[in-house]
Amino acid sequence: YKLTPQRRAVIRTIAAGQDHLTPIEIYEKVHQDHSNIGLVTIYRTLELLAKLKLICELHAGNNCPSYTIGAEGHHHHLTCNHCGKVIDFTGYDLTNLEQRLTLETGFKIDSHLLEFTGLCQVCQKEAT
Amino acid sequence: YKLTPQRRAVIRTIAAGQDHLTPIEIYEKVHQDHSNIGLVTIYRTLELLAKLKLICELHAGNNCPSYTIGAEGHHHHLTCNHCGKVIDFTGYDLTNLEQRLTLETGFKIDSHLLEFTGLCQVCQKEAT
DNA sequence: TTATTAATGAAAACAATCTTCAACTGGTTA
DNA sequence: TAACCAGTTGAAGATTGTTTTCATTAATAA
Repeated sequence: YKLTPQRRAVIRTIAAGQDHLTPIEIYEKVHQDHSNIGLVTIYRTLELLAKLKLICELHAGNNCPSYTIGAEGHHHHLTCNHCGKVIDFTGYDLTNLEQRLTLETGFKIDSHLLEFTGLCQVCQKEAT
Repeated sequence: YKLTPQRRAVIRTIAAGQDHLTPIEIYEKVHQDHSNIGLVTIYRTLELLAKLKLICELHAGNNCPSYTIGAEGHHHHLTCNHCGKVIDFTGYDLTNLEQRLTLETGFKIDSHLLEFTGLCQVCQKEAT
């Protein structure tokens, strides 16, 4: 794969903030600097980057799907409902549960989705 | 809230199978018996039923969002990528993790999403 | 009966995503 | 150098998914 200016811009935009962005939001941000980028390129690039695990797809909360920069290794996410801040966390292992489910159901499990949502400290204070 | 024929039909349709259905799929099924139901009613009903926890929204896998009938109490889901079958499971408690995250991040956590996907037994056999 | 409210369906508006295709890019080869 | 080629892009339009608007209907209460 080539690291084209467009792809670089998409990665930079997603990596720039600590939050998660919808495809449209990404398009709008990238468009500020690359005024001739097409929305199609955004979708294609997101698909590619997600496949390469450079970015992560988020499903919980309102803006589904949205994307955040991918941390190294396997991890899960905690996002703020209000400002959209995303925190990665690791050290939580689901293989025991996965084994239990495999035994109980006979499923061949190939992936899972674990996300938390809530209010971050800053937004909690603002709410008062 | 009133239990109108339309709402009853939507619930029945979702409850009838063991799988999960997208709004469009639900519309098509309900439409067979209630040929004059509007797609709008489907969306409104799904929103209402989800709020009342009578149905559950699924996010993992391809068809996002899709809906399945809501089991009693708090539970999570395991779905088959191939036939769409959904299995509810309980007895997995995330409050420890939730407390850890609250301490570490200061978030006030209000919900989570935990889903597994894979291949059910039947679809595994078919694949061979 | 009348007044009131909730729910519905149709159409249109809106938004998100995908397909198609011609043009362009950078690198390779003759 | 020129011709070539796979990968990438942007524009337009098609398709799909979701929401809004509004007039009509059904149910309920006074």
